[in-house]
Amino acid sequence: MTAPRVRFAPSPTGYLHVGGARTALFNWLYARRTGGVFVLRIEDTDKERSTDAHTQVILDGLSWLGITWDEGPYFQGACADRHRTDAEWLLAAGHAYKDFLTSDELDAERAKAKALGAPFRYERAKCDLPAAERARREAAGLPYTVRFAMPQEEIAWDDAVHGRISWQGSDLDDFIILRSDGSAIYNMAVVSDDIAMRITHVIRGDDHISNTPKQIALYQALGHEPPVFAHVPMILGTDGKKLSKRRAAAAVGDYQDLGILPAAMRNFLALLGWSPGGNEEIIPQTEMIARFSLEHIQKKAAVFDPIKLEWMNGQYLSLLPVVELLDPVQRQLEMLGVSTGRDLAPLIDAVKARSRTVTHIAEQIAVRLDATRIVRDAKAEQLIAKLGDRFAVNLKLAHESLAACDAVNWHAAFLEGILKQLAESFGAKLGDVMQPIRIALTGGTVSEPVPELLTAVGRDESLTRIAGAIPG
RNA sequence: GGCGCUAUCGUCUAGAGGCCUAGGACACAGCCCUCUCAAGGCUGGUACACGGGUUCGACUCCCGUUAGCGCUACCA
Repeated sequence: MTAPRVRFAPSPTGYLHVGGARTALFNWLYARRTGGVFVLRIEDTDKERSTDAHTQVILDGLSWLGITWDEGPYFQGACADRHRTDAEWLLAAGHAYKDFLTSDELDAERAKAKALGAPFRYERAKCDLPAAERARREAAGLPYTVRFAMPQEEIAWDDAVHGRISWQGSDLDDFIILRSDGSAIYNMAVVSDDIAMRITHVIRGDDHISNTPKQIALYQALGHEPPVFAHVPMILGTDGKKLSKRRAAAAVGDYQDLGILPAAMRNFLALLGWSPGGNEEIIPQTEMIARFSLEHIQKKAAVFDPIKLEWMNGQYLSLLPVVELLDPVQRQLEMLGVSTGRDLAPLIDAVKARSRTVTHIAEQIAVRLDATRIVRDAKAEQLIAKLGDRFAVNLKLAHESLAACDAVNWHAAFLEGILKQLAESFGAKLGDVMQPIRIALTGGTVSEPVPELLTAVGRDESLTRIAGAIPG
């Protein structure tokens, strides 16, 4: 048996949708698992909507996810001649025929059927022109489309995820394969390309299930064995509807901007509709490849849960060494407009345990670097009210003790000693000493342990912030 | 309307006739840890859409119902 050849074939008509990304991931995983070849083909035949910029976004998105292609990108538009040649071969072989009906006439037929409440289907016997008129149009050199003569028999296949799926050819139209301008229609182009690229496994979204019998019929007419088909389920939004840009981030690039790590995104996407069979959630890439199989792909559509993605990202974040976060955090800080002159490593180290995304890390660092970003939150106000006079008193005492600490001793272990001693010396609860400092330094009630926070912000800046926070 | 696909906790899923009084994860609640939060540990609630078969036995097989989705273009 020769190595499988799979392909991902997006249309460059927009951003890289997470559903498309997952389809690409499954293809890639399958190729890597089986030692096969992953082909990237850009289906840019819709000239109206396809752009180079969109193509680039798709390429960037795949690269970001670590999905690498072995061949391509091929452009479907460049293969137009072959598509036409294949369609014309079908015509010559009697598997297709010319249809001289104009699109206006076709529309009229459709409208008529609709008025009668009957479903419209193109049937050659009923729709074709009378022989004389047909001959006249042909002789006059009028434009025509080429329709595929759908065989009136059962068309079935064993889908790798759904099992056997069967259609009756009689339920299918004689669909157009060549437009009147001579260009091929989607189903024709896909089959022509998949044959030319010797694709053995077509792994794609299950919205293509109903295209499959048409394509199989085309393979058979063309004298080629159809590939294995694997139709993977759709990805839905939290509302159970199709994931749309309006409701949630639907593009891979959005998650990149949100500070999601590619490894986390890949892991999350892989588990949306596929499962290795056990209880694991965090699955390293090598293991993912080793365990991937088409049989374990879910038949049912899956809801994309951004909360779980964030959780997973947090898991990856905690495993990631600080050095690897330097660049991503730097980029996010630049996007936030924070100028960074100092080593970010200790700052990242201080906040990353409490962060689920790179963006969240950057936001916290921004506050530690730039006092103007401090915002008193509701929890802080509540706590201040609850502490009453003690807020100002404890802050003042803390300021005195901390000011006595010189720069050389300004590190977490020493500062912790100072603060614990302070609390003990006048019988205050440790929290009543710590929390006011935390509020003074960040505006909030949540952060890394206060001694570490003081270190992250630095001695002089910390003292300034504490002094500034003392009421009165 | 026609044809097709699907149906386990709120969500992602495990489950290939007895291992299931249905397991894990996210989320949620409580407890522990603790200056706060996160992480971690422990505990808890919540699911086999419905109805018929088949079988000694059905979450698992078959049929029907219902619901959701897809396609039904000279779009891809």
